[in-house]
Amino acid sequence: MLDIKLFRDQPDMVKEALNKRSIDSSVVKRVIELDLNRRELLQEVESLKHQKNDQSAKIGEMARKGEDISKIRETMRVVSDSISDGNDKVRSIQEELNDLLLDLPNLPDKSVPYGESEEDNPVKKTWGDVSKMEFPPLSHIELGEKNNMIDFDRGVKIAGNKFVMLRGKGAILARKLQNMMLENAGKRGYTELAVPFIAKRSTLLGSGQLPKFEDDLYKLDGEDSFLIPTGEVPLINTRAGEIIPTSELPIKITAVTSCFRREAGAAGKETRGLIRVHQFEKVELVRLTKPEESWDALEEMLEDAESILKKLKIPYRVITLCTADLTAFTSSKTYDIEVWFPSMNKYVEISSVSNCIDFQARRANIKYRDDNKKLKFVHTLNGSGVAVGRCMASLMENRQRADGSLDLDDIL
RNA sequence: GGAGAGGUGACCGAGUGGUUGAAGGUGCUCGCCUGCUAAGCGAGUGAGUGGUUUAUCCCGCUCCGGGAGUUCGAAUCUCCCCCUCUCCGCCA
Repeated sequence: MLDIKLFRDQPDMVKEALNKRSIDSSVVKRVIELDLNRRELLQEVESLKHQKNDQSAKIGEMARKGEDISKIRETMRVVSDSISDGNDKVRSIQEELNDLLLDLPNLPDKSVPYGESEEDNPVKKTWGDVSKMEFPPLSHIELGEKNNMIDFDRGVKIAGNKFVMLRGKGAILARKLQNMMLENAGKRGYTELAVPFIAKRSTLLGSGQLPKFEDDLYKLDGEDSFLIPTGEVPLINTRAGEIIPTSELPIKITAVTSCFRREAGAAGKETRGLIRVHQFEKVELVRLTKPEESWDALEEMLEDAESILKKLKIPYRVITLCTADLTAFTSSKTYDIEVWFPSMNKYVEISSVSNCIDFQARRANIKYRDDNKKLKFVHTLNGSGVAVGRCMASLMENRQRADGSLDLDDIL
């Protein structure tokens, strides 16, 4: 959630920044209008309340002395009524304002490069050798079936389209990869957590998936809870509503979770394979930091995520998402890590590392005390470290031999 | 799922419908005292939001799990919901 003070103090900056994320400036105008409106009304109502408090105290005194209070009571009843009218008005304005604010994405940081489309994402770095193989590479789908590691049909039989079943070495490979990733994160200072895969509405609100993206989530029948679309949801919310002792910062936590996504807008896209599925496993990295440390933390987290790919010797590149492609709702700046897929002759996203600054902390109400003992929102960062299915798919493709077998001895 | 108990400030813990934003204690901060440590003495110490100012100070309003209600007035009374604990049931 954006700070309403930004709208008051720097409306043009907000308009411009949101414009980069294709938000019409009329929304900003409306927010400012509502805020102004609300404050005016608030002052009226509060002065009535002041009157009420004042008089009520007097009535108490009079009653104690045994004086007649019936007349003043009648007067106060009227005041009380107009207070509750005013309250209703303030509340309805507040609600509209809140709904608007909850639907607005974070502002791109100044350092986010301008771009018209995803074509304009600058490449920050590349790593590894992506020279052509001496034979036509098979896709991970073909390799998975050929080596009896991935059973697409049976996954579909059990759960439907875009669900996958792993078998034998496939299942083992996924498990070992998860394990390597968690151990790696542990060595880099992250505390491993085992978290629920179901989250309440308020939890999803805190990390920013709700209210805007409910259609992307699996909702539990008869309950106001959802399957988590990413481990970020439980990890960020571990500290929701808390004042974190400053000595505990920065907090670095990790967990492997299943992630459930309805992929509502992606019907027909990549119907087979491990790239786009309704359920996948991912090791998530999260940090909570002091505001002044979050930008350094972002660079460190990028390295945290990269390190596992280096260990697995998977060629990758890092891109900085430009203003047009910064689609992560909560993010102020995002790096994507993309791994090489020989069969497609291109890089595919495997990790997204973002600094959300105070956007989530404001929603989830996560604070700490700064050097002057003032309460402030922490900054939150999240990154995949990394998606297991996509990692496995890329690994298989990059480790294939001419006969379609795989060179995975160092991992299995 | 059933029965009971309970949810008050960073923490523990009082609280009869009206000077209770909330006693008392712990912790914390500052000062004094003591040859160090410990102890002692004194003062201070919640958050959100609005006005004014903007390093502050000051003045309002709101907040005692969440929501609705009764009342001139609710931490205190009524209803609904959530959560925690204990016992029973069920279960990997």
